[in-house]
Amino acid sequence: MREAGAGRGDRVGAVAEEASGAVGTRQERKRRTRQALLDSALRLLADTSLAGLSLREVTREAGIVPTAFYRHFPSIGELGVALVEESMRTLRAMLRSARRKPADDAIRGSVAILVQQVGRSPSHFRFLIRERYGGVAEVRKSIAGELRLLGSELATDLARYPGMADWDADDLRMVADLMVGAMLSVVTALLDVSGDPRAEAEVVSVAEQQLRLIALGMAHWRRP
Amino acid sequence: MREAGAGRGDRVGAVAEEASGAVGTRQERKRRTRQALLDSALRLLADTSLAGLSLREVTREAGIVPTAFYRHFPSIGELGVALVEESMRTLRAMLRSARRKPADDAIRGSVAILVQQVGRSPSHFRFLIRERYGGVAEVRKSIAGELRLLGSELATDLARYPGMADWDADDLRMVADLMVGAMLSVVTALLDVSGDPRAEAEVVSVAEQQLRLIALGMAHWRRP
DNA sequence: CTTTTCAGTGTACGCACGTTCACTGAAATT
DNA sequence: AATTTCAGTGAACGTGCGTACACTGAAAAG
Repeated sequence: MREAGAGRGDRVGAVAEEASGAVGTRQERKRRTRQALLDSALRLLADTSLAGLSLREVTREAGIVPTAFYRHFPSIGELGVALVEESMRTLRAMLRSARRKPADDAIRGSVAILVQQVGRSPSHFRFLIRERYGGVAEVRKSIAGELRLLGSELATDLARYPGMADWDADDLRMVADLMVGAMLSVVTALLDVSGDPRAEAEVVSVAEQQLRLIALGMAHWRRP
Repeated sequence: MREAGAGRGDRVGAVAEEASGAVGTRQERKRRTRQALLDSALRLLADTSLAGLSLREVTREAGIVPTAFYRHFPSIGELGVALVEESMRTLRAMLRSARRKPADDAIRGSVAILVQQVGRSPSHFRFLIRERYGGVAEVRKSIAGELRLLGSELATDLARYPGMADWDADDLRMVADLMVGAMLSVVTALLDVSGDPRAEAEVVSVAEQQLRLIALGMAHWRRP
């Protein structure tokens, strides 16, 4: 949703040069500038990593003066942590979406939702994948923590499936982690083929097969 | 192997302050300085990413003057590509090692080899994982290409397994990619728990279960 | 209406960076 | 023995960086 606004112009200063900069209460305007900083950073992060991103670049892109940055974040690293939270909201929305679906074919449905969400906010996914093992320790830590939580959520979701009532917590967690890993692989592949529908269809097909193979393993787990 | 030399001292300039700097033919000394640059970079990359690494830092760590860097690499990015090649040699050595083993329990054996190799040269693995989606485009490209090759190698290896003679190329490739992805997940987990034997044992146990689940899926693939 | 708050401004600073260039001196070539 | 090659040196440059500081002016609080 955010993403759409950010991707539109690409050259636009996000605050100073727009009419919206002059309206609203003080805290509303501050919130908007903060968001402009986040959007600008995300846009620039398509080309480099957080470690290679300068405070001045970000403020330039956002259309404010460098020193004003400190009114919103104490450092680029902290802005990174805020971006993790924002991106994770996108990821959670995805999980919620998958949960809502009744899903006659759960695998096909899940992959479709994944494709849809990655298409909707590619920058968020790219950011998470790039910075997960990136050069900024606090951001790595933040992402690791959030992904651990995501794994737990997925594990409880799995527990509700009909055939899995008798699975113990450790096995659920093990499978959930395998699926999160596979999911991140797919996201990566999707970002790589972005814009090529034929290649995307191939990625989707392979992803579905891989998940189906995992599901097959689950069906025979501890009952030979 | 390389790794051991680099990890030994940690504070040492690798060329200027060592006796070895004064012996050997000209091309031999050049080779040694080049290696010192690679080692120094790898050491510094434990803390940051390639994008956040400066030419001057690397030369300082290696014990040479900044301008001498250009005698060996045109840019930090090119040094990064060289590091990819070096790190990939480690990865390939691992695959070869796994191939040599007769393996009564192939899964347990493979995971053990993985643990061993990651323990032997953690920096190489950390580098590959960090820069795979890092901020330097040429390095990303280089790693992607090498990993694709690795997937092909693994696919041909799989084809030689007894039960898989009738698998077609696409399915082999699909499984191989799934396994490479799982492998990289395990490496990541191993690097995170580095130094804690109890946590490492847990990672190994989960990894073995995950691979076993995949194997179970393979056993029932297209024969219900 | 007066005072306070505070997001954003503009200048100025010291510093580390990448890169240039002319150089040195020992190894390699002749 | 004379000449050429070339890895490594050292000074110098312009640039972009993070951050400090005093400021402005409109919104919020009194």
